[in-house]
Amino acid sequence: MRDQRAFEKIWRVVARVPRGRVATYGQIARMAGLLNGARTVGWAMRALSEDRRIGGRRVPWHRVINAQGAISLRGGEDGGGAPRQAAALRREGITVLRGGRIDLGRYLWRGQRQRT
DNA sequence: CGTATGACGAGCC
DNA sequence: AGGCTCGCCATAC
Repeated sequence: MRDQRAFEKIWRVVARVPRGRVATYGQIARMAGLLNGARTVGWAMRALSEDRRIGGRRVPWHRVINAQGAISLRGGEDGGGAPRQAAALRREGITVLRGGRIDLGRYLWRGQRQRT
């Protein structure tokens, strides 16, 4: 796969986030090889929402939140977006506080690249 | 090819 | 703590 689009790399990283755990945009970007591509990750997630799947593989986009430990989706219009992400996370056993905030210290995914 | 945009992030006030 | 601005990266037009 030459000239692989950045999105695909990002999706691949997101797909590695285990259930019941979350990752930040910046973290995903770094793992995908982008130093400061947090915004690009968001872009990839947005592009993904149209299909929600890549090559038949389901991408857990709902496990991606911002560095503040909160759901970043803008005010979901028509019930889409944030409420849906919060519901998906809770379904995995993650406690989503009011305002879509999540305790990173408790649910943040520790990628293999990150050492303790 | 230049400009605008965006599910971000860190810094400042 | 809350809000505003600038920076970064990859697409869309």
